[in-house]
Amino acid sequence: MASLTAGNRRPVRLADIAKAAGVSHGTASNVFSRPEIVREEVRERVKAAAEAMGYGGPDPKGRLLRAGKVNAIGVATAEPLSYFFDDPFARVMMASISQACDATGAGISLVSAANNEQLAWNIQSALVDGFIVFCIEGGSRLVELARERKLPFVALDLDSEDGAVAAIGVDNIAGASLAARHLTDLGHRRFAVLALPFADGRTGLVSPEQVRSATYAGTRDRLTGYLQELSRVGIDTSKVPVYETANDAASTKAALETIFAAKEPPTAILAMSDKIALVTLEWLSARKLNVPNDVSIVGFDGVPEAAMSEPPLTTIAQPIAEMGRLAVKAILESDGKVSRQLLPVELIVRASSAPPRG
Amino acid sequence: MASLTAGNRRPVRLADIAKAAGVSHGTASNVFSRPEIVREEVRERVKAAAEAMGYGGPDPKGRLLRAGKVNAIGVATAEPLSYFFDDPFARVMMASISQACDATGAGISLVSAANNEQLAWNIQSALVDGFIVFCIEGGSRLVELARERKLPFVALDLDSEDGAVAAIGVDNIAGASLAARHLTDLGHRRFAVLALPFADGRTGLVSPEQVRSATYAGTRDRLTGYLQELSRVGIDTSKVPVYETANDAASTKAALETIFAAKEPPTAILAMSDKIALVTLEWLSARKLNVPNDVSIVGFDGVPEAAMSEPPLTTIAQPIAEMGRLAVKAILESDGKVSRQLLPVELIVRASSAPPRG
DNA sequence: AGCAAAATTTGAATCGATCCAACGAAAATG
DNA sequence: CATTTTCGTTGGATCGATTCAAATTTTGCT
Repeated sequence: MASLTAGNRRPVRLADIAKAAGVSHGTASNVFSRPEIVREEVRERVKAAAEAMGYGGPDPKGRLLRAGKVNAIGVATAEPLSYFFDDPFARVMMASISQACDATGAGISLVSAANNEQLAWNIQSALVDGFIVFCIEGGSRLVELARERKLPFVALDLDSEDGAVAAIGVDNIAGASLAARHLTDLGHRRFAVLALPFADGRTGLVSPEQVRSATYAGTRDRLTGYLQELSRVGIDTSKVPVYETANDAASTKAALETIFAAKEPPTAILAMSDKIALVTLEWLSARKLNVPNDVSIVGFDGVPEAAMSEPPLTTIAQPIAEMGRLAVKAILESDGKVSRQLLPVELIVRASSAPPRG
Repeated sequence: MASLTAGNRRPVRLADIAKAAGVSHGTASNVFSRPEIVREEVRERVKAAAEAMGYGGPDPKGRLLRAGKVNAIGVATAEPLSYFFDDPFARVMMASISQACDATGAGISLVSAANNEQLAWNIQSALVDGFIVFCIEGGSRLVELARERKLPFVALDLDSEDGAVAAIGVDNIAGASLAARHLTDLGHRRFAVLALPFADGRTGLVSPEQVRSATYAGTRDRLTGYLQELSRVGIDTSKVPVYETANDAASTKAALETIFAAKEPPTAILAMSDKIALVTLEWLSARKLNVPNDVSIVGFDGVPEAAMSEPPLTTIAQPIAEMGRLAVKAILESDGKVSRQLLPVELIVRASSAPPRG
């Protein structure tokens, strides 16, 4: 391992090769950053010195301080890092964010952490020009941390009503209404709701009080949209089971066990995410319940997987690609203003919904 | 927009609040990095000043230079950034990389670029402690750039035989043999190979010369493995069509059109990636050709999607999770040594392979 | 050769923090 | 009361580069 040219471990600095080549560090710097302004003979000499000493090029750490811009945007979530690659919604969103970044040459830093303490540190020390915050669980804390950095940032799919944070989201109430309306129009009257979390670390049937004190406004809004439509057609919404899941397979299955243990199980299920809906599809199929004949389901999100399930899922599609693009734009062209954008959603009717039996 | 406290745009620095609070910058720094060593009264005063001046906490750009470590690893590819979220293989690999990073608290920076020039710049200026390089197309150039940074780096699934670069890969020859052996054991004798790229930007039937001069050793090795086994059972391998694809739907379909236009189409297809194999499954199904009765297929990679296709895909599974873990470990615990690890693969028999008709 | 203009090179200042040796003050000890 | 400890604070040095005004060398022209 011992190199012949360098005695110790200390990495080679620009100043070292400047000295070796007998030029000032200013010139040495120019050789790398604006080679055209230095005389060829000198340029070659410096490059040769760099080569000989094993110099890896100007260290971006040094450059960064002077330049000020990192040229990367941070994408933050309170979930584990693998969320970005595992979750279908996140994946589509990230794909569109990364396309927008590619187009402008910006890089992406993934910021996340298992525990809260680490998260704070990670956000505080992330080398980025701005943050896009995925507001899932722990969203409010995340938003607060990001805001403390005083960098441009935008919350995606925001669960906070705080008008002071920039956010890009969809009209949850309208979307949920649309989903419910689709099912009531088909004639359904017995419903169950598979909800996203209302608050952290809890699952199970939720009471109206719990809904009222929900941490996550997005979840509450979707529920509001659902129930609004259901009561419009005369359904007693206090009788509609609302089961809070953690947006994962385990809690969704637990929810389904409970819901289908009832004497009069629902003929229609409103799922607040496609992920929940897809797990439900699987569970029902294992139970030999036919979708859409025995049970209809409408999801929420519009992830690609929803189009390829068996049967294909009726869902409320968010303009995910558009949201990603807008988020990147908001960071890169940040003018210090906070703006909140509410995008429209779209009902996509596929084969998971049909009129109820009989 | 105009703030009452700050006249101009210039961001607040630690030195500013130190002055405002009437302490030295050293003390001000301590308030944030080691608050326990500064007297409470002073600490509060400094914090108050920070709050009042809208200070966002110590700028990591400054800290970084002193600290030296970024605490993030870069993952680089020559594909567009969205590759990380779109490609099934990359996704699984990234999920395992991110789990390993999470465990150690390291962040992830995604490095990539549309064009070659930008790529060089992005790699040179990436703020990372090391690189994991995805060697797909343009792998060798990428490896060279990464190596120039003189940072720890490891190539994944390396397509280079250069013993001087650290790499983690699988035994391509053995894996390919395994795939071919499975099909010959079932009795197949008419084969076609759907290959990954041998060189950049080319698709189509390949000649033996083109194989010999392949840029990508990984592709060549897989082919070697296939043909080795085929000739073992007496097949004239010069007659086996080898079609080079770009590992995408378009070129794969073009390949299939060509291959199935032959008088005696193959009864078995060896696909060098699950992605290719899955596209093939779709194409065959659209052509009303039954898998595995009309045609058998064996993929390569072992992505999750392969287990859920119709029919489920027989494939050669790489230990993707293990590879990701090892790669992260190699970066974080880099000792300057270059090591090359060849991991074993495993044949997973599912429903896409069966004995040929008749 | 003589002089102005153009091309290069220099070296100090800067980016925003952290670290640490040295110092002063207050508290503890003999 | 003198002396040691302990505690908190200070300010200079440092991390590794870029930038720019000023100094210097070259080149161009007569």
